[in-house]
Amino acid sequence: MIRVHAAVLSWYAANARELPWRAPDRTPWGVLVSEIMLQQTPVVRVQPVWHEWLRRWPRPADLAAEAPGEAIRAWGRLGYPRRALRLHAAATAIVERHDGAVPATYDELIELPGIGDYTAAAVASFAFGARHPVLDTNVRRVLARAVAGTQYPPTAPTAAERRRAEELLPDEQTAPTWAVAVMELGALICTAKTPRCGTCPIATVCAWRLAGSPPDDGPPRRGQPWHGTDRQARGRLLAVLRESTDPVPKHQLDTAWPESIQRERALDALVADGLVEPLDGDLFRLPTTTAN
DNA sequence: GAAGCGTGGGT
DNA sequence: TACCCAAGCTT
Repeated sequence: MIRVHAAVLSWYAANARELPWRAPDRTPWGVLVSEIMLQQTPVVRVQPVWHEWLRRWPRPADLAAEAPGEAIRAWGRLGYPRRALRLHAAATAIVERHDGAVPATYDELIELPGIGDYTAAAVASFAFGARHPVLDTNVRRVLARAVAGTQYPPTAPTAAERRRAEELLPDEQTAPTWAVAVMELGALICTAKTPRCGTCPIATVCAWRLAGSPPDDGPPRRGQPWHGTDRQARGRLLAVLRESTDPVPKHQLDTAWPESIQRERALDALVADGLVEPLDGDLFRLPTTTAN
């Protein structure tokens, strides 16, 4: 296992992408913002939005002082806009509970809105140097192949995966770099569809590779439908509201989605989620105050 | 534990 | 063209 660590670490040293949230001048807040934005969203799309957010809101208190709707607007088209709302809520919680400083421990981080196991581990590790297993989709895929010998990891993280990640964790000095290096390997080499095994630093010890790269024998992964779904309708409605600084009359929202039943349901859900604020006179806008 | 939640680029 | 899928979280 020592050789595997050395191989991955030296590969990372030579091949790591230069990303702003990895730069020496990064802040814990910048790391936290990047991790939320990167949930289910590719790096190339996150970069420009991250820069704008950090320029505009360099500290948690700066974001907390804004209306939540501004976070949603600045989120742009990253997708899953609830993340913006929760990031705003997290900033508020950081001000209230932690005096405006991003907390350093996993246990404190995971108590913040929108932060689950992965993000808490990632921030603790990358921003504060903690020794903690970081199990994202990249790491899970790399370990599934290299160690378990399967093409894909299970649908949801299992105890066996955690144990594997735990066992591979190097000393505290190296753990954060190891975590980001395995992630990077999964993102650049050990990709989901067509892995670049020809340039993989651990191809010679990869259990899946050594077994002849057998295809996945698990249940087929179900893709999510999109066209005609409530999600698409919500996206259309929110796009109209993001583009307007003034409250939007309902008849204007009506043009965003043709099916009235579904449109009403989607709009109601957006209001219930706190992503949209209804006003008197059939007007709607992004929220100026925290809902609930 | 499964379902719901956005978006757009790659194949 | 239709999928697939990209640093998940919440209910």
